[in-house]
Amino acid sequence: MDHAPKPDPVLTRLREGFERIALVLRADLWAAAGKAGLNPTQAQVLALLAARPAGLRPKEIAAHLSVSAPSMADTLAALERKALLRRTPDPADARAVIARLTEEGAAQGQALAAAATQVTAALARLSPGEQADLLLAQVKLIRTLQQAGAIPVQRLCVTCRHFRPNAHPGEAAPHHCAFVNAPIVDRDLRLDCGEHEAAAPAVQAATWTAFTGG
Amino acid sequence: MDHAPKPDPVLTRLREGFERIALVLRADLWAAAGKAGLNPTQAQVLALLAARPAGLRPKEIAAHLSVSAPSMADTLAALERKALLRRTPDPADARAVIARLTEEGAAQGQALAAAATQVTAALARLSPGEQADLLLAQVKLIRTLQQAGAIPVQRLCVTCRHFRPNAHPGEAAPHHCAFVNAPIVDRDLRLDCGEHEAAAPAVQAATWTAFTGG
DNA sequence: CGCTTATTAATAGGAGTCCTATCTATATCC
DNA sequence: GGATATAGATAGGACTCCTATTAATAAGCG
Repeated sequence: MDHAPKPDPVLTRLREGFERIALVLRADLWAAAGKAGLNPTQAQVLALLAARPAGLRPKEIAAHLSVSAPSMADTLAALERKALLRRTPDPADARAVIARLTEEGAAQGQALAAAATQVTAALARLSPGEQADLLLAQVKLIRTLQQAGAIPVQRLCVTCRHFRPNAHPGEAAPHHCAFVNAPIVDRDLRLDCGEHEAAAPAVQAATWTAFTGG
Repeated sequence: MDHAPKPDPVLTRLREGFERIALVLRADLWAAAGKAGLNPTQAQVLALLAARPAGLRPKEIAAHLSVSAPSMADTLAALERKALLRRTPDPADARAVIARLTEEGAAQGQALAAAATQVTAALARLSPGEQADLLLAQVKLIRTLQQAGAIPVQRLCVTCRHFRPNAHPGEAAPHHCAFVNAPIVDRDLRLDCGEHEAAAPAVQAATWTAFTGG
């Protein structure tokens, strides 16, 4: 009847933990969106596009948020009615459009992305060391998910051509970002950096080895 | 215009990481639910109740899943139509009902709760030590969220009267569960134990001190 | 160049979640 | 006994979200 292989119970418990936290994120999202007169999906689009001033194609937005393209078309139309977003033709491809936030939409999106929530309050109770370890675990998970094709390509430090892992071995801030030309600590690692430029695959592999092996 | 205090950027990044992973969980849920002919909310109810043979009240289920009671009534009605769930009057309170899974519903719920997903696959790539640290961080976060009232009371080892933190100091499995009368490791900590019995508040506080201080 | 195939986005139609507001029945407290 | 609170269900409506289809453009190939 059931032929799917069951994973190690520890993995199931860890997924369970993520699910619990995801439910709080969802409640937080409803609260924050409701305060702004939006619904959750609209708020997610605003928060996503607030970090992408150049805009994104509808299909890409749908992929980032794990919904179908028609569903996203619904949401984009709603945001356009509220004058928070504009869809313009893509000059590089006459089939495509580019969705960008208006000034008002960008302001709301930034507020939503940076707002304090129940989850950030709980995270604040962890020690700095625990926070750094948690961020590191997230980077590893997200990179794995990205490699598996479960999520679109993310703008992680560890896949960026400006990132120099363990450039300052033994020091408190061992890594280095060549773009801002400054050393960085684990807790500074970005999950969605605006200045990200993907490194070549071979470079990414080497970066990862230096990062994790250090 | 915006008076809400902004949290430390690290906390925002950590929340961002949880959000990314939550999107994958959502995609996993759609996939698993679709395979079973259900939709995501129905699947979540099945997975929740599969661990609660005694059943739960509709209001409690709604609280666990962060939706309103009327929404849950919709979903419970749908599951009842599919003969996966039964609602019976609560003998202890004539206003209340108890929702329990049928045999078929319990089988599907257990399969959903234990199934391998993209997230469990990614988690499997972490080292055992990283997995244990991550589980520990989740326990701390969930306990904090529970104390803040953001989520209903969870059946965590660290709030159970059978749990003896650091009963075997210095050993590989330092903790002990008096119910099964066996030592346990960090990675064995439960987030939703069927045998959980809440300890008195003062005992919980002492347990937590011994657990984290050890 | 002209034809086929792929890709991007929007639309149509429908199922179902999810909300607020309201209603009934029962419990609890004074 | 009567006021208040609580559990659940219902009504009505907005909106997400899906699959399937259509329109327009791009890209590959003889």
